[in-house]
Amino acid sequence: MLSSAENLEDVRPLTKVFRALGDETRVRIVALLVHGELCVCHIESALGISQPNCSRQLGILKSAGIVDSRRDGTWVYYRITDQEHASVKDVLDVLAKTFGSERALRADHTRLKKNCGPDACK
Amino acid sequence: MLSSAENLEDVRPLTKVFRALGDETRVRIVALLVHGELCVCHIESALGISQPNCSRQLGILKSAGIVDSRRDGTWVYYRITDQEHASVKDVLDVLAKTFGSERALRADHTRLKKNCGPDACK
DNA sequence: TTGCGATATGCGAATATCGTGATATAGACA
DNA sequence: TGTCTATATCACGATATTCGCATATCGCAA
Repeated sequence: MLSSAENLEDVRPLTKVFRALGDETRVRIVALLVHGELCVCHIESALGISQPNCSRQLGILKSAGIVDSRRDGTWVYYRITDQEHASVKDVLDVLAKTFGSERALRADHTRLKKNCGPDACK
Repeated sequence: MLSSAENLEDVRPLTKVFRALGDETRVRIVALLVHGELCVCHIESALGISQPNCSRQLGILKSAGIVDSRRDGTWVYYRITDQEHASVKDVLDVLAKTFGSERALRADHTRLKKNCGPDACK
């Protein structure tokens, strides 16, 4: 684009996050992760999406720096990353505030609860 | 998508805004508008983009509900819209906070000041 | 080693988005 | 009316996203 490098420095971190969040599925994933880490199979069944699709959306969120993952045996758990960039942190805080109550996205939460008892994935 | 209508209601307003902000040019426009309304020709020259492109990006921001416009004679002035949706308002507040200082995006501001004296467009 | 379950990735088709050049519209003014 | 300026939109090619299916990888256990 035509913007100077100086401008890009200011704008890119936010743009990158906004682009990653510009998708309903990915916002729903983040909304679930606001309540704590989850493994892929749970996200997949809570959202009712295919495994490859779920994995791909998580990959996009991860390469945008929004989530991070840890492996525990066969399972991979995703969580929201602690942000160093102030504005990006503020944006994710908005999501935490918005989706902190389970009244939001109740259908996803219901499926999550139904499919994942305590110590599922163990 | 597979998400229920209930979920869409929660997620769509934010997704729509994120998608519109997932572009460097559009974030730069919003960053300028944080300081007050501007007419198209000023945005165009501050960002160094073509007129059709500028108009198009403004149209996208407008249809996402992020900006609004008023016509004054031949000129059209854009400003950031007051948000009724709480989460969307919070996201735009982050942008206002981030770009409220002109130290950010200095190159754009410099071009804006150079090209637009007081009462330009009059 | 083999086999299995969980997750990731490669590929392809449909769709969406981007920016440019040409053109259309709207308002001011003669 | 006609012309000029500012803005919007159309048409197009180029590029990027999206999602499904198939396949690859990783870790565990036998």
